[in-house]
Amino acid sequence: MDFANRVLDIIRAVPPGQVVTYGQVAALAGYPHRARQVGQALRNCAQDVPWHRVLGAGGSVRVDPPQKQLELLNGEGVLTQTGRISLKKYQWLPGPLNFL
DNA sequence: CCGATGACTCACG
DNA sequence: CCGTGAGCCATCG
Repeated sequence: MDFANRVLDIIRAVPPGQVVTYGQVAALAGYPHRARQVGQALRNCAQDVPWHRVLGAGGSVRVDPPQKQLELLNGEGVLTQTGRISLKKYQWLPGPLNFL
């Protein structure tokens, strides 16, 4: 399993109404320095991966234009006030039993 | 091999 | 809050 696929699997595990950051996903995949590669993996992701739940550090949307992603998030109950999203409220904290 | 690029991040002014 | 610059690293021409 290469880095890209591990990233996609992790993102597939993010529940609706919650979000993760590029850096966080990279770290969970085992490569803390590869937030950029997470972005690249999402560039050609399959349709079953909830790419909209992935945000930049601090809860910012890095996709341009951002409106599509913001809509999807809103549809899941993630409020997007001032273009920023509160990681405090919505960031996904992986439980101990997720991956082995 | 080299240089440019980019859905990143952090530190500084 | 915004711009800059520096690390970072796979991918592409």
